Amino acid sequence: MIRPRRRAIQGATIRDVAERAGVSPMTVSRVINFGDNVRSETRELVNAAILELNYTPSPAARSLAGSLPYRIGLLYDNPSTGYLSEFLIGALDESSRTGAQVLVEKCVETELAAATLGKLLRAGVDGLILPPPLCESLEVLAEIRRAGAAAVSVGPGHPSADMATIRIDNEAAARELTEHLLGLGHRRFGFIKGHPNQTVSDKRLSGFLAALAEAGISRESVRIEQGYFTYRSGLEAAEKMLDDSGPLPTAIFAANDDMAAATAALAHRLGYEVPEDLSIVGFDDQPISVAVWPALTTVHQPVAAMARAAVDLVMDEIRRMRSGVGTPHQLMHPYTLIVRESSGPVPQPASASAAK
Amino acid sequence: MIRPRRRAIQGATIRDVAERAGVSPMTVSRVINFGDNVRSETRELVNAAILELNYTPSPAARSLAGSLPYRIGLLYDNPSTGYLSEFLIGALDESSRTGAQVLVEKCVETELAAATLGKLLRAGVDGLILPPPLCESLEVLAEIRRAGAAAVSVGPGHPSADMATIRIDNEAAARELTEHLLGLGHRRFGFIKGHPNQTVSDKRLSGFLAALAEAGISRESVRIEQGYFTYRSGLEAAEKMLDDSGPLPTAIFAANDDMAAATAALAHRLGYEVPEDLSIVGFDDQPISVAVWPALTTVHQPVAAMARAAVDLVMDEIRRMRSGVGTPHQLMHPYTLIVRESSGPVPQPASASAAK
DNA sequence: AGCGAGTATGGTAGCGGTACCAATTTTATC
DNA sequence: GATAAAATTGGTACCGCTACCATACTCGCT
Repeated sequence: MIRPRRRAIQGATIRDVAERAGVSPMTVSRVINFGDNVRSETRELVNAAILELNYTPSPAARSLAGSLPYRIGLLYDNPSTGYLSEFLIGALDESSRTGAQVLVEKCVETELAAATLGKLLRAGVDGLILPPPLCESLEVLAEIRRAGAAAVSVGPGHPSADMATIRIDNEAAARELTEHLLGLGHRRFGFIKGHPNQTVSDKRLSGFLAALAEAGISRESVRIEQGYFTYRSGLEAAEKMLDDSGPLPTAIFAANDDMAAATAALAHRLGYEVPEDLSIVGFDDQPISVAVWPALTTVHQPVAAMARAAVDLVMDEIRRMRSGVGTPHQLMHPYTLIVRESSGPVPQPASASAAK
Repeated sequence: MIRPRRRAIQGATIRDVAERAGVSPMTVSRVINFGDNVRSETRELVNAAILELNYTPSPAARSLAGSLPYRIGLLYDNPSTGYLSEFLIGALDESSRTGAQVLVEKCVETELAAATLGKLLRAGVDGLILPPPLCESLEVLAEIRRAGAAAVSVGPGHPSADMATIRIDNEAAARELTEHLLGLGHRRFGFIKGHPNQTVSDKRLSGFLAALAEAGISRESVRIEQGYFTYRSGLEAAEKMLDDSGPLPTAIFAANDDMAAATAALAHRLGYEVPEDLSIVGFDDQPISVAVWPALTTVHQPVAAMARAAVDLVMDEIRRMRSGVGTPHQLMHPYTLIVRESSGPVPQPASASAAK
């Protein structure tokens, strides 16, 4: 006796498509997953059927039937506010498309790395995604290597020989942002460095210095302060930079938006107008950059797209590590310069330059 | 001919557990999903086996085999920075536990509500989760009702007759926070209201006023300004409140942390010390409340727990709507008062009160 | 004791895909 | 043009779990 299908509501299945195209389900499956060994006429027939029936493969069935890995651990520590949510959205979006299951776990950097990792591995994760700052935590990386897990590092400063990475060209971005300030006439700069443990800090600084060198500005005339990517650290660095009696910079480049926002807050408190008296630029295009006033000129990173790519890449990595051939991919994503209100022309030389 | 299992690496299956416990897979399945009609001895036998084998049911297989709803749409618009990431983490965590699939989709509030919703429904979502501010968008709610979809509203100001809600007692929380300020000796207050479209704004104000009324402080002596939950709007409201020539408040209650942070920034700019000259409190315990200096006294919402609950609740709702019996649940979560550095004792009456 | 009703379990057939191998067709080679 | 090799395609058996029905057993009741 034939029972009716349990779930009539559900969309078309692979068998519906196969019937419509006059082929077997297997052929449809082949077309969906990298259509190898399928004649192009057949492929088009199948594609047409897919389109007509508005067919979407079921992620559940896919991961169940296939031996393809489907559990991915996403470790996070404490990326700047807002970064994580965009990252999660991108990762989720892609994982629901491909049928991978993402397990999100907080990992406080130092001691607990091993424990957290162990927990995930026991839960059956096949690969890991590491957004900053974990992508550069030596403890975490060592632990992953020890466990022999596949991993993708998102947002490090430079490529890695034994791990897949996804990043932007921080150096070029910093250079471009600096050139924007130079184009506005600025010649006296301040720079607030990022956390010394994160290699992007160096990249942003070196891109900044490279642009200055090209413009013939010596490093000595630049005031550089150490920051740690937090609002608080930005405040302290800005205090040192602005309370000084020496000639004040006309533009400050903070290595991220949080510190740029703090700098702007302090500048206001000291009675400077931004950008009339002082231009301030940040980096990352975090939500805070439009929350504060004036909105920050900054560099946008396609965080969601990078997270999406990370999901795909970690799958590749798992396959790669199992087969044991090939080298980890190093992906570079494009950045965008975002000019908002916090940067403007250099102040007219009524006081400083006139005195010269 | 017997072929070996394809995936030997994978953990224990339901059959392994069944064998270990000496029962059939079906019985194990019943134990996992609300063990109805299972003798308690058997149940314990099965539970022991589950523990020993460290068994976790496969979400993929579950959603594939069962007709239980497994696709949940999570619509978001633009909740305050940081809220979303905590919300997503909670929702994800729970969904990976229960095997539900969460589709996250951005929904710009007004016109596109219908389109976004249609897209999700076509993708086969069975229920929706609505974090603020969408939980109170009339367009979105109307559209959901029209489509007859199950939905859970997280973070509205009050319960709803025809929709499940998860919230905290905003009024009681605001009252408690105000009592904290009263306890520090404050008697002259400012209040920055939240967005008029969100009912939590009213609740927070009325809780505040209730506490003042109890303390015998008349509403007339309170300076109230309109805000819209954004940093920018907080700045403008604070400007009106602090630029005035009248007697300044000694404590300002902003209806969320963003506006409290803006108020603190402006206070600094005007030369006031926080909390020595002016106490400022916020609401929500967003990341910004510890990013700024001084860290904000505020009310913590268990956002992740609420999101977790939302995933479970939306499943219940789907079942409820299909069966057509019962009324939507109204869940209340506990809040926590977080006292940090932005609130302190009322300034000593050297100037203001001495003159009186 | 006999019988229907209720409770506790087991058996079977899928859910929607993919792995694996067999069957078929095409192409290359002598 | 015959035969081997390669490229396409189809068939079958599952992946891990649950819906549905069948069975066995426990009671309470006339």
